[in-house]
Amino acid sequence: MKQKAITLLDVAREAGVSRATVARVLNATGYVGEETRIKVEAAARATGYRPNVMARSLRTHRSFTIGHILLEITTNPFFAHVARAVEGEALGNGYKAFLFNHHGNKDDERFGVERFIERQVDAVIFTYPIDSDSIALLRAAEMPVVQIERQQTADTDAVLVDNPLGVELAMRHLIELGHRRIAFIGGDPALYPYSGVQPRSIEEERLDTYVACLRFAGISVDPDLIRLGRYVHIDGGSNIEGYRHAQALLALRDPPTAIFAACDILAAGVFRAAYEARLRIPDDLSVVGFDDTLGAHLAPRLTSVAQPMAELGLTAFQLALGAIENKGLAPRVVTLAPHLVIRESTGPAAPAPKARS
Amino acid sequence: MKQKAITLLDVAREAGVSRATVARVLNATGYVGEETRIKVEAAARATGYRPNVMARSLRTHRSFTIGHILLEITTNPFFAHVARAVEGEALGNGYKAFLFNHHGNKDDERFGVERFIERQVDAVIFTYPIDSDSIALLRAAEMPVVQIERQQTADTDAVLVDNPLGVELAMRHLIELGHRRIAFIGGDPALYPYSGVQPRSIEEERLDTYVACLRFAGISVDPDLIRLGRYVHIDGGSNIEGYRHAQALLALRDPPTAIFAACDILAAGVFRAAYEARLRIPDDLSVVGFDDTLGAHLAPRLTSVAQPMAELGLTAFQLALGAIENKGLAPRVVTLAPHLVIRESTGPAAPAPKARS
DNA sequence: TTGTACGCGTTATCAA
DNA sequence: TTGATAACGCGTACAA
Repeated sequence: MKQKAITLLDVAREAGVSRATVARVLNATGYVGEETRIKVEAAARATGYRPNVMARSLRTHRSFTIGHILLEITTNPFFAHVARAVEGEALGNGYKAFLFNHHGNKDDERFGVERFIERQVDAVIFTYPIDSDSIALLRAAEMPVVQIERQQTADTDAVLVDNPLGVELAMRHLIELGHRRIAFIGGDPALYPYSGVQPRSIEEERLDTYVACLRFAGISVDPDLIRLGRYVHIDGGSNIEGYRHAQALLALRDPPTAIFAACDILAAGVFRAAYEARLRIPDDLSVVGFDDTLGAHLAPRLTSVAQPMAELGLTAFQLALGAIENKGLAPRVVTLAPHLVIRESTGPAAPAPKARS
Repeated sequence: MKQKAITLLDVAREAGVSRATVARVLNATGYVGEETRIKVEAAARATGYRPNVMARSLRTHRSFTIGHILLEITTNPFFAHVARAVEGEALGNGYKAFLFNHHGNKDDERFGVERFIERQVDAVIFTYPIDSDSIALLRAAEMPVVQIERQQTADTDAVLVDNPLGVELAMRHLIELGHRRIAFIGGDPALYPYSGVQPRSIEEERLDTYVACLRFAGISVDPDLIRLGRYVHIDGGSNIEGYRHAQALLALRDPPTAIFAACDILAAGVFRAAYEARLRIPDDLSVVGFDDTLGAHLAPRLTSVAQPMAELGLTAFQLALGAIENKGLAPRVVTLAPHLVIRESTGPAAPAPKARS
């Protein structure tokens, strides 16, 4: 029953040539006579030959496989989108991708990297890396590495996002709508990895730009309107991080008329707090998110800074491929621009700041 | 620089034995003397030996890799959760999983299956299969197959969900809350694959059970309250399927006081329609979802029938592993039970059926 | 232009 | 209990 796999030898016999010739034809390498080429190709098709990737990899030391290690594909759709893009681009280039979720744990990240090395992947993409030691492990094995979104070490390729631009787009939008009490809910710099490779961490970039935008518009910065914590905190089937921050903000004596949440998942929490406070969005409160991952599902649909998730993944794979085919290149850093998707969660500032419908 | 990989031979030299003995120790196969075993283990640790999986696979015809082909990881978190569970269970058993998204396209599914065969995966898990030809391809190669959620052919293992139970839990909950005008938004049987292996398709099971529950409660079935279509339809950054159905339902002369959506993504659309109609959930309208994927993010949090996503993935891998290690077993079908997660989107039926706040 | 022959790192079969 | 040695299927240097 088990049809013995067809090998080069079978094709060679069918075509009446040697295995080496078949290999040359199929890999388009070396000189091959025109008619034998045609003969071999026909034989390959007739026999239904499929190259044995294991044997090939054993011989060539290339697995045509890459490893993609990411934070956690289930909790933030951002990762699913990036992973999807990496997979798509890999597939188009004859590669397959292994996925691994480190869920923010250094030891797990290390474990995943070791599995990748063991599997002899040709390169590893991180979305995003948390421990530079894991990268060092890869570098020691001369394995190309690409870091997405965050840069943990300076010695590998990286694809980053222009965070200041993203924040600026959001803030400009809100300010143009007449908002002056704009709150910021974002990541606490103390909770997220920062390596010193970039001048500032992503969290600092976002926060600083928020402050800068306010200053530029001549709006004073109110520390009460700044709330920092985790981006994602789901507990007991409840998205609580943005929710609690928003509750606190809305309970302020002088509550904000707009909230900029540095992650769509935080924004969803804000929506929930607003709903419970019986505030209408955007009439009583405007909300802008970041990532554009949940925008389509929320009520009303969320205005959000869209990260170029597909481009992030695609570019990362291209960089990885370049590094695989041409080792020893100097590290390249690509920065991509986000853009603002305006939907229904933002509107003119309510005339009365104390918004109660 | 490139430290040449350490092979069995290196370990053998270090330990002063032959390669065969090292292999026997490391694989715990065959008789090995106690002291040589210790000696070899020390040598393996000292040299930092890592087995070459390519060579091993070439020899054993096992790749310790499985393929997981699913609908689309980016559009429905359900798939991300199942994939995560498969990955976790695989990892615990020395396996890695390849992912592939067929996004509902037969040709793509076929393409993915071919990539898996090419990569010599040891088994393939489908979440969910759409074309029985793809499965046949795998069966011809004697490759174990596990189908999750939907069963396209009867000749492989499968892990299914008790859909009637899920619907019953939701309907009982709503009926106990006093609802009598309960709408159903679900998948159109004509739009989803059905093979005839099961007595009814998932879509029919859900719809039939909805009808049966109403009848059982002595509530007449109103065709106007039944809306069928796709589960997920995101267009132009907008989740429109549940939204449009809900708009139509709420515009009815005698609108429903509760809506049961056979997918959380549909429920999110319902929320949006309700929001625009200025209806409060659950005061004016109760909503129950299915899958429990978006529940934590919506405002208010969604009551939903939770699919056992982790168990689905875990069980599927276990079945696959069993089939790998013991080929030729009779197909096994496991059915798992969903459960109801009650949150804040359901409440007592509004006394006035014409709900306008 | 084509064929021969070796090696990639394992596992498995024999003898010893 | 251990050690040679032959595969596994492929790519490639070298010879023809």
